[in-house]
Amino acid sequence: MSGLEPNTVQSTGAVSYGPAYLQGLNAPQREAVENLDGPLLMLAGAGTGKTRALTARLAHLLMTGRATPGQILAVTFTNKAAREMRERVARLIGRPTEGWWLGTFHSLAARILRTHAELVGLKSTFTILDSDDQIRLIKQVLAAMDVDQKRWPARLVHSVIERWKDKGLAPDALKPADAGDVLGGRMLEAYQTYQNRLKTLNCCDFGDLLLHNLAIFTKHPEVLALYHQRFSHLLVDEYQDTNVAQYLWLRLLAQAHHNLCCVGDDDQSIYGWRGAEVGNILRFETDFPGAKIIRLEQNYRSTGNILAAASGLIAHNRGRLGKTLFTEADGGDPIIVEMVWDGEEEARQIGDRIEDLRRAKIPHSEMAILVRAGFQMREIEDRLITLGLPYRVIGGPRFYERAEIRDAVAFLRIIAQPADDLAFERIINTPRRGIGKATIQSIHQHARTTEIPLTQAAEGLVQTDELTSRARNSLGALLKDLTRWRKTATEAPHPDLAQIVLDESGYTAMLQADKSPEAAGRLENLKELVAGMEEFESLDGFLEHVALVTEAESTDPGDTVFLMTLHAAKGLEFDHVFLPGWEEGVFPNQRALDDGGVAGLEEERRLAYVGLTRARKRAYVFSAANRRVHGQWVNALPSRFVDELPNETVDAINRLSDEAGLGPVSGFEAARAQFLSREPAFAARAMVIDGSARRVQSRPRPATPYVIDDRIFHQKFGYGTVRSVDNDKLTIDFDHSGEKRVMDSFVVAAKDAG
DNA sequence: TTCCTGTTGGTTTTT
DNA sequence: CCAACAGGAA
Repeated sequence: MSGLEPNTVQSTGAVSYGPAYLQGLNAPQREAVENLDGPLLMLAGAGTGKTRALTARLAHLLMTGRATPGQILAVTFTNKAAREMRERVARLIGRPTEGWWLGTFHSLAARILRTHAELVGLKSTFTILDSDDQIRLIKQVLAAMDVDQKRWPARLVHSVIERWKDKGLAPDALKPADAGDVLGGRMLEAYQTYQNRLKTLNCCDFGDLLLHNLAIFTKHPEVLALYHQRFSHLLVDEYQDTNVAQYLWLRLLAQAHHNLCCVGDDDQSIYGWRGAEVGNILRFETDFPGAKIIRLEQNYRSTGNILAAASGLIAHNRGRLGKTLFTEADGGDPIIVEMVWDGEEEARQIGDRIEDLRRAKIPHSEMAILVRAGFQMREIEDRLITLGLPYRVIGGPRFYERAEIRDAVAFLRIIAQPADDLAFERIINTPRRGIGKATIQSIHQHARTTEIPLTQAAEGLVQTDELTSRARNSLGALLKDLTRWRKTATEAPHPDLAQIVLDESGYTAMLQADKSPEAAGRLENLKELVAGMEEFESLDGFLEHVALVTEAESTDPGDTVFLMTLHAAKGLEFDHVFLPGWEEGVFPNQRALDDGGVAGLEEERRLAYVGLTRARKRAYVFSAANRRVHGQWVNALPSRFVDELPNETVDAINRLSDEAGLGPVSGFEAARAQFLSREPAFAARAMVIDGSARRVQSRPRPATPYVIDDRIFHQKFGYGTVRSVDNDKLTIDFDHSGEKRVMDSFVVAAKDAG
């Protein structure tokens, strides 16, 4: 796991007097730590010891008695970041901090909202819906509005609502025209209806947590005053990722004392597409008059070359505050830019380099492959598997998003909150109890006309002859179960309750009867869930955790290479970083350019900057000349970001010359010249944003050399006979594993395989 | 209600 | 090309 540990070693201009938490800080870091009053923006470049300064600042606040833990409000974006901050501060001051309000925007807002829920028409027991529930609710809203959901999918409507909420806009702040033609002009109506539904269900979505806070703070100054009194110092991490709602929230909370310290890096703002406003950080000085800006520019992570490359690249962005990173470390090795024929060769080269590094005794966990998008992973994974290299993908499916966990949680939710319709719907026929669409429809109809929750509607219906006797019986049984479980909930500890519910509902039995390979794992997950509940004081506490914390605590899989997206890599660092897919269209991503314009391009560039600055020792950039996109071969051009790396920081290898028999060419100029001579489009490429015309359909690959009845050998499946040929895909009858479709590139003629 | 087939679209993701 | 989903048939 060493690759995931932030750096802790500092040296230059360090203080060597005073309390332990000030030891080793450089001048600007110390300044950031000691300026406790007034608005402060800590502009912390990649690898400049931001976390260190931040935790030291907190320690300083506490140790000097300037604030008690209870007077500090510290906000992060992820639970992981919050946890890490808590641990680090505890370590620094030598004891755990009690009463400290530290958490994500959402968890803190939820905490505040629970105390004042009635002010916005909610009960303090409100449920926080995950995005799955949100979408399902929106589907219902759209259905009720008679919307063609093919034309206007719920996902789209959901994202419009989400963006509005990111901007702090409640329905009453909008005009119908604000959504353009989405939903044929009825978007605001949908938003309105959705909000009403949430309120009736006593539910909140993530955006509501902030939005309701804003409403409470602005409409009830006495409540805001309460928090002004409570908190004397505010601290925000990753400020460049805040959206407007979060910004407004902070501003309201800070307006009494102005002790707001924001930490961030405008060059690492990569979440614009989900509502983050780089503008928040760019405008800090104007937003908070008298603000002090402190730049952390000494980098303790990377070599001089990596820093120079990253700085040269990011200098192409216009909208930035500007920082000049420097290091006292050596220049180090150049960035390798490798031009390869296609994605397959790219994967092969990455694999080979990893093996070389391994031979040089570099731990796998010091190597990371950072891709722009998930689709790039498959090819690389295939190669790593073939080579038997251990790897782990970061950012896969999450624990609480697995179906069985969501089912179990739905049972608990409906027990804790009978009005939770979405939970009820989820479990009404799970496990199968013969309650079909028609039955659910009638319950819905009854609930809607009488404006009561689904469970209550169901209670009513089972006492009539509206339903078929079969449906009536099983629904009745379910309702009885629920009533009984609610009683159990008041008597038994909540982990026991969960076990009882899973067993009595037949859910455990259902999985036990399931012979599919995943079933065992699901039972295992449920066991983990029940065991994990011990840690919570109450069922409600547990449910809050589930709603706001989505990560899975996995056991340490040992020394493996990391494979993840560039987004997932933010905040991490590795000795060796592989950056595949630096091609126009892939990276910068075509869609980001198409619907993001200049801002989109700049965000892509920041992503490239984030990628490069993850590397401590070496970075390896790859650019393939051909890539398969949506099953079609396209002729790819090297990313403009390759050009933007200062020549003197780069060593280019052009493997495309291999086919011409020239051998790999080293040296950037040579490689570039060679590339230019064979690919005129590369030279003609202008610095335009819209690159849509740049993608040309490539000639098809040379036909496969294999014909029917050829004997071949395949890495994974062994020997076999070609049965049919379809372009580059072969159907092979393998001697030991039967008929399979494989790519021709994965097989060799049997005689060659020895 | 499940299973199969045709259609469609395909960046990034936390809470 | 392939995965996810919707809609129809059994």
